[in-house]
Amino acid sequence: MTTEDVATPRYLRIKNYLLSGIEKGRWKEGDVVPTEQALAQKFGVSRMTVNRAVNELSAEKVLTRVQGSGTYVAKQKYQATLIAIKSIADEVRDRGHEHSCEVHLLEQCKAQEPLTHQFDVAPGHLLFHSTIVHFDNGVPIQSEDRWVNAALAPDYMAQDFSVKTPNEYLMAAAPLQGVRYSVEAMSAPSDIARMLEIPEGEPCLVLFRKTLSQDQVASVATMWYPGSRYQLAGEI
Amino acid sequence: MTTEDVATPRYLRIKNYLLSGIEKGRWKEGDVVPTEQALAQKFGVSRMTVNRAVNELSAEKVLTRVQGSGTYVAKQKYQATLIAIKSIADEVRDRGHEHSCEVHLLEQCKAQEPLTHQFDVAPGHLLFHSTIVHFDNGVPIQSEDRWVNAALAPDYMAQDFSVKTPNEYLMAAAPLQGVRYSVEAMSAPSDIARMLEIPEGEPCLVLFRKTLSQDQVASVATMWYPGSRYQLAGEI
DNA sequence: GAGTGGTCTAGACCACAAT
DNA sequence: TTGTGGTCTAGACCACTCC
Repeated sequence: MTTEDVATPRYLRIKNYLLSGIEKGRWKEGDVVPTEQALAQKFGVSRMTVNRAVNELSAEKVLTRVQGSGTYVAKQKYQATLIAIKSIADEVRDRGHEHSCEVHLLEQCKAQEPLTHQFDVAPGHLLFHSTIVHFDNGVPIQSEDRWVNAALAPDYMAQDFSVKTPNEYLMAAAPLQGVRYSVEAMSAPSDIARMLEIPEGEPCLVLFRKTLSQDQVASVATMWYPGSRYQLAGEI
Repeated sequence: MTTEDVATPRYLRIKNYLLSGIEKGRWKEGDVVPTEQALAQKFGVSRMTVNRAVNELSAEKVLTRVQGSGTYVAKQKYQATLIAIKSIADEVRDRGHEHSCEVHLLEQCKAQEPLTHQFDVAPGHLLFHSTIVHFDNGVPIQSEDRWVNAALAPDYMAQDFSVKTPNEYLMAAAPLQGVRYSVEAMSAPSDIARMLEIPEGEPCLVLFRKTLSQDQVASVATMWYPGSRYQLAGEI
């Protein structure tokens, strides 16, 4: 009956239609989106199919439905959750301070043993590698050593990280699917101590983070924070 | 047609049926749950209704569906989120190790300056105070210094913490509403070092946690973990 | 009362897994 | 080949909001 069936299911096409409409600003927070009726007509599907699409978006907190009234674009929520995503530059700026950074290393290389395993790619797969130190009002607060999957972020080497941090670039380049992280406390080895301008052996928070995108590992990063100058916090 | 319509929707009844079955252990991780057909018959509803129930549980990651095969109870996810809630005793036991603990201090006292502010109570409000060290196979992995709001956990002093950790008792006594936490890295002062059996000055993870219940502060805890023996991890 | 979402049905065809 | 889930329909009745 329909023109093409094998492709994406219709309820997904409707979800995508609504999502992209929201993304493009056609409907903004609090706006009413078309009724089930209207969407059913527009897409030539039954109301149940539209209902599924809209209900799922509602479960995902993209839309809010009010019986008898209509369906609205939900308020933004944003990542209260964690350690994991926020950009260090934003954090510094939120505090009203000035962010800057120094690129110590930027190179590309072929994946070898420990990294092929981390990224779950074949040996020889192209990776980018960077080491960057971030400053808050000129005081070093984070040293970031990062490996990036070139397949997902091909322009990584061309970035100006003083404008957009690696994290910010990656968020834009490859939509974030998930994050794994761990935190531990370690003594600063000499190279880290030098970069962070702290005595060797000073306790540091070490955050190890792996980000996933499109079912692949997008990046693997190890971040050192001087214990005396930084603290991770959150709320549930 | 049906006996009662106003009550809970049928798809919800089916969800609850499956959820309670999983909770009671009728179906365990990896088990197959009844097919859509079977559930539709059992509840006397159409397959679409069952489909909705099961799909929603699947979206909530309680079930896993495999086309052509069946519907299974998903692997436990638990606490992907955080640092914040899990019982240290469970963590140790999950690892297959033996948990034990030593109570170094257990007292009650009246709230004074810094604590009245932390708890947002009047001076003189009754608080309990405990210091406990937790062991994994006899190796100290956490020192926990905790203040507890007596109004929310009146039996705190009577607990046997080797059976139920403070955290576990509090979770049971006062339903958790929210958590605030922060993590930092610090050098172990002498008293902490002694309790954790590590050299003074060794880097430690310090987790500060405040739990809320019934719109009040239920407890405030400071936990020290030897950096060499512990790591916080999570996933989103 | 008109319009919205909330729920439900009794079929149907398909893709996929197990056999 | 059989049984499972994945999707879809063209209706239906209800509860609710808003005019």
